[in-house]
Amino acid sequence: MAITSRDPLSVTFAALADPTRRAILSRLLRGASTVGELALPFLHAMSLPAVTKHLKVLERAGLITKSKEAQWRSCQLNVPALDLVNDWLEAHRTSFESQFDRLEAYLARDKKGATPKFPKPPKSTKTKTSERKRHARKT
Amino acid sequence: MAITSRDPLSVTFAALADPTRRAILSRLLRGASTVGELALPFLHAMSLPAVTKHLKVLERAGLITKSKEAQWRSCQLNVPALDLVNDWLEAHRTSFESQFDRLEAYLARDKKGATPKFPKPPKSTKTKTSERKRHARKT
DNA sequence: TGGTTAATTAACCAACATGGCAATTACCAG
DNA sequence: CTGGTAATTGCCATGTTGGTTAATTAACCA
Repeated sequence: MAITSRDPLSVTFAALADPTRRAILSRLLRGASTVGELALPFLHAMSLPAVTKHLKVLERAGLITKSKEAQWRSCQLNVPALDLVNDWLEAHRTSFESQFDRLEAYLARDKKGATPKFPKPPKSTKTKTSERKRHARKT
Repeated sequence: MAITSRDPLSVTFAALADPTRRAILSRLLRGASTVGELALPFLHAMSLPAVTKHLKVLERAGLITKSKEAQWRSCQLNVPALDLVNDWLEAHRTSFESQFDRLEAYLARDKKGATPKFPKPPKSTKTKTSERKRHARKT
């Protein structure tokens, strides 16, 4: 299970796309904790193995690290893993002028002399069915 | 398809957990665009309907908005939708002392007089199979 | 050695996500 | 009205996710 082989950013985003997992991370903010402790708030809603799996997803995304001590596994937050997400986010929240600028740029597109009602009627979709990968149905 | 009925933050994270969708958002950074234009860079790898579906995921996450103009749909980035993600991220990147502080807190736990080798042997798992929700399989 | 506790693994299942192709809708141009 | 172009919708196949229970591993305790 667990996200298999996608790019790291996708793996991280996917790991964060679950309220249980986010709650676990939030809890870990207040210090490392064992699996049992972490699971406690969720045992009314799901079993221990389910929590184990969530932890594994977080671990594969690099968001936590586990260490073994006697029969307990201590889980610890790995905050730097969030940098990847932060970088992407910052790029998309700041690297552009403003909503208005973009709207203007958009409205200005047809002003420079092409189609009357709509901008750039896309330069033909001739790349159409050229050589697509075809989704391997193995039937 | 498309993420159904989870909480908004999960929906947004899930929408971002796909490289195609992130690429679409990045492209939209440079201005609004029609579905056809947006699809162009991906047509070597997937069909138009597939792109349409990705756009729907982004739309349901509030990350883009679509408007109809003649037979073209213009897609526009909705940056404020990223605030939700940003807030969560900031909370988890800053609202805690530092890796070292947390490690110390962790190591200090058993110092204050309980079990010899390991901290807080969790106060019994007696909430075990009490009354779990049982995974609402709607049959 | 045997029992208990912590956590994981295994096998299974339902629901969902993502892709494909074909058909359809929606709009414009003659 | 017909044809063409843009995009969506419907249905289907497949893989992944998130949960279950039962069994297992690992470590401590007596």
